Amino acid sequence: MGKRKLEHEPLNRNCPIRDVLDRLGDRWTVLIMMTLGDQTLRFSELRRQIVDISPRMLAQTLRHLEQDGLVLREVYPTVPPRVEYSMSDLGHSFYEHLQPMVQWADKHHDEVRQARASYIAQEAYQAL
Amino acid sequence: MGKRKLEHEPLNRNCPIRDVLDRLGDRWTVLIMMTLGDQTLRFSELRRQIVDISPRMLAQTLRHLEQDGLVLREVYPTVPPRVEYSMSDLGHSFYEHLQPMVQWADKHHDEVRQARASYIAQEAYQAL
DNA sequence: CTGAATCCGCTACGATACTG
DNA sequence: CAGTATCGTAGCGGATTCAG
Repeated sequence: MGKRKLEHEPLNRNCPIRDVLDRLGDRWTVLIMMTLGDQTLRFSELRRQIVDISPRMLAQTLRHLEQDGLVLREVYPTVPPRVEYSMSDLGHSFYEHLQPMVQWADKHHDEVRQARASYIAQEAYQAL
Repeated sequence: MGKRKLEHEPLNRNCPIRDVLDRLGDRWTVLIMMTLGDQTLRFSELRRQIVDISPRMLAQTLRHLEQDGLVLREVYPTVPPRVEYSMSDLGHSFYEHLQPMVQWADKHHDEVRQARASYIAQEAYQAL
């Protein structure tokens, strides 16, 4: 994936910040973090709360979060199996910084939507 | 893009928060916002600072940011043409909330990297 | 119940060439 | 200078099926 032409550029694709933040890029990470909060939830509970996620993506995203040390995965070897997910300390600290962004999005999404709408309108006008 | 099967679920894909936050998902939005800061930069200046971005992606991402009302685009009809980009008030307000996240990423990326490494190690161990 | 495995479409992204 | 137009690709993500 790299080209590693650059060595000490501040904020390019090889940059560690990208490395962490790219996880936010995928469709489900933020959603799962927000759903989890400070609860402990089982796989199926998460599935129920995030209605339109497929088991594949839920498992995959949880796996990534676990790899990054943001989420803890506790397996109870019972029958039927029982797996509980919760956020680690690192996850919580990340969550703290995530929440303001989500709140911002919630607060300003009307403005964003309006901006998009008026942009489209303006485009249509200029097409005449 | 949707299937709009659900109407009033709280945090699903039709949710306004997703609507805004999805922009963070793409490869360049955060990078451009951080590069722009409170400066006013021309297209080529942005290109120079974000070394490994193609003109296509720069234009496209700037277009999206403009559509969302986060970035202002000022065109000076001179020869040669001159276009300046800067952040809007909305953009600045977003930026304020973005920065803590980036700082978090910067501060903790070592822990994340370590978590990933030890995860892989553990995996390899269990494969025996 | 908790996933893993498979198949596959879509589109985000990259490289390049070209235009006003 | 500031972008578009075009083409090609990788991999994300969805649906479905199967397994421990």
